Amino acid sequence: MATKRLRASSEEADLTRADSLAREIFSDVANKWALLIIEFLGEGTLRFSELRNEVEGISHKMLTQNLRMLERNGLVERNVHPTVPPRVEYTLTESGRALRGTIDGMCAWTRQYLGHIEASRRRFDT
Amino acid sequence: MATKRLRASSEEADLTRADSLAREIFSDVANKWALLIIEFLGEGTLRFSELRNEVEGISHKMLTQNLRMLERNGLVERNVHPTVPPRVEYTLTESGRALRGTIDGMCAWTRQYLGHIEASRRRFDT
DNA sequence: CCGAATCCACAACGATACTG
DNA sequence: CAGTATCGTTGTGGATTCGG
Repeated sequence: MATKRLRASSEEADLTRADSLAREIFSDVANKWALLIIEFLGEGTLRFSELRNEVEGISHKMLTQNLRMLERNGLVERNVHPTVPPRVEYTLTESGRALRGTIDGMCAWTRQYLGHIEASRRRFDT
Repeated sequence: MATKRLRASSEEADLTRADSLAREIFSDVANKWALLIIEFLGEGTLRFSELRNEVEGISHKMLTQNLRMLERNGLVERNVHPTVPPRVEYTLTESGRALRGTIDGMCAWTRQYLGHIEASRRRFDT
């Protein structure tokens, strides 16, 4: 099954190790800010301050934190231009672009079911 | 573009309303536990206690909270069997199954880049 | 068995200030 | 401009309990 290595139980030692790593990665990546950053980064290259403006509502701190995490996991590449004032640019790596494909799917899903969801909420909130 | 309604700026009033709703939905759904619940729910039907066992590490409270949220947004259907002891079953709705497709993509991505990520982490942590 | 409510520890987060 | 550090607050989330 597609989700085998995200499931809880497994007999083989190697698989349980892969499982726990997969869960760890999933926990890192599957959060609002990380997904939004990847989405807005898109195909292009953005400076820190540009990202800050694009991803509305994110704080300086959250942006740096998530960028470090994404860099550590090899999803974004960080390029420092040794100018003054400094200029730091971020771009998606190959794996980052690959993940972005699935995030696009989530965005498309959101748009597609916007009406359904709004209606369902109204029904529920009574 | 695919993510138009998740981006920050928009001139049209209707679109900004749709935007903020989309962002709200995205914030609801794009979290670790919600995605894992949807993934494990899969095509089948699971009881509360079964879900609790499947989704390793989730607390009673987080499970109920996320299930309520998903029910409110119309992604899962909640069926209460009036027996004693009570039996409550959860299944994905059509929109839930649709979203699950994209989550499968994320899981596949995790498996595919497991090695890349592990290596990148080691490089970074020095 | 399921769910709601309470309490509270601790992490997340924002604001601020300071460096290169 | 970009990043780190600190601090104070908020709020998430676990443990527990009670009720249906």
